[in-house]
Amino acid sequence: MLLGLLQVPASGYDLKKHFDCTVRFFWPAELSQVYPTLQRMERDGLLKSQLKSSSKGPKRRVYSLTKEGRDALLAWLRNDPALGDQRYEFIAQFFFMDAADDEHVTTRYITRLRGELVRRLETYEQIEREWLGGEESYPDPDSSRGFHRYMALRSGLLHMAARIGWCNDVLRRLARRHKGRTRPGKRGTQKRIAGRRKI
Amino acid sequence: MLLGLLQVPASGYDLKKHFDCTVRFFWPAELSQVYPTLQRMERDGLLKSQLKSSSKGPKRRVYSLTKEGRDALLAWLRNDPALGDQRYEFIAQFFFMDAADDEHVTTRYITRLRGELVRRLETYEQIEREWLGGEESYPDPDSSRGFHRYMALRSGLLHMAARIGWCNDVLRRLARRHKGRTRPGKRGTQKRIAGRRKI
DNA sequence: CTTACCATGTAAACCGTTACATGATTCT
DNA sequence: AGAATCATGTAACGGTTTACATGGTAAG
Repeated sequence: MLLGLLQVPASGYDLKKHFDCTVRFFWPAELSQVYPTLQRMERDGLLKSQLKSSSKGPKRRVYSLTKEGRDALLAWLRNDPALGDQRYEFIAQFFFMDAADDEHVTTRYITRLRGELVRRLETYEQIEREWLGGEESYPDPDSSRGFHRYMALRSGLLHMAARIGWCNDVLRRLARRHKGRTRPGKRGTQKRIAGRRKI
Repeated sequence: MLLGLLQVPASGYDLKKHFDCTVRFFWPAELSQVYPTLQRMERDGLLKSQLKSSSKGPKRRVYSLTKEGRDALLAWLRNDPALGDQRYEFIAQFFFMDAADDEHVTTRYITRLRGELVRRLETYEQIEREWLGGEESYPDPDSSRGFHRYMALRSGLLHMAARIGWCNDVLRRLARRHKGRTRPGKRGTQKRIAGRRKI
């Protein structure tokens, strides 16, 4: 991430700010990780730094890419997509939730989850509105840079929308299950074949 | 994860196998992590263990939940959904890909990404077919246990479908951009207002 | 006899978080 | 005078991966 952001020279502090308005949506990082990583990358020859006195506050150590750093970035970009091993704790909680033995726990869980996902979706939609509204500070979606960044935003939007759709599906099925048990109609009295009902 | 799986007593080796056919889709783990974690949890009073000689191979250390372990599991399930800080390296690669300055890199990247996502989607669809086909070894989706597990699978399915949809959108837009540049028609000659085109 | 599977671990390295530490400048 | 922001870091802890280490049993 740092190599990617350092196409313009910047200090650790700068980089953290850039992180927080762009990259953090798919890769958060703390200052306490940024500084040592910059030091290590300089040691490894991917970066070089210069001390510059700033207009306000103490001196800034401004990093920029070396040839090796730029090569490392390009190599990473040409790698296979790094899908890796994602960990979704919220799915795990849901997966084991039958142990709580209470449908209300599940309903409350999914409702809260959906609330948080909707909040995130709205954040993304707000950014998209500003972007397409032509705000300065966002790169033109017609440029190569703007296209890649804008589509990254779109990926977040579609991801949230899909997760919210799943929440709605879960809630729908929970309601149907509930109805089936409390007011048994045709559905509730269906025969099961070998203890298992086909959907 | 281990607490969730240990609703039935099991050894580390067993747990790893259960991981690999269920939990790993949203939380992978290695044996070298399972064993020390079980030891730590026993030290912390969440688990108790018994040495049992097995029919084949060496003795097995079989773990089961203590009261505290079960309470810890239930507390986790009643927590807020743990959305946490996801890291999506493949989005990061895409985000910075303008640095490669070559649209073919992007096209190839998204094509490969979509291939891998489709492979995963097909895995999930295969599992769903077996499940709904009434295979033994899958819990009844009408039971509480089966419902939670089946919907966890559905979340993976919808997730993959959404990601694939995004890939298709990216490819569509790349093709349109390409056409706009190589055979400029009405689209390609559109005037830009202040260097920025509204979509 | 060799391969695969059963079964349990340890060690080293890296990644990431939280908390701690320091000190200057600018704004209210 | 106090709060926010600029600016740079260290330390301790826990999670995760890769590689290493060991040895028994069963099937081809």
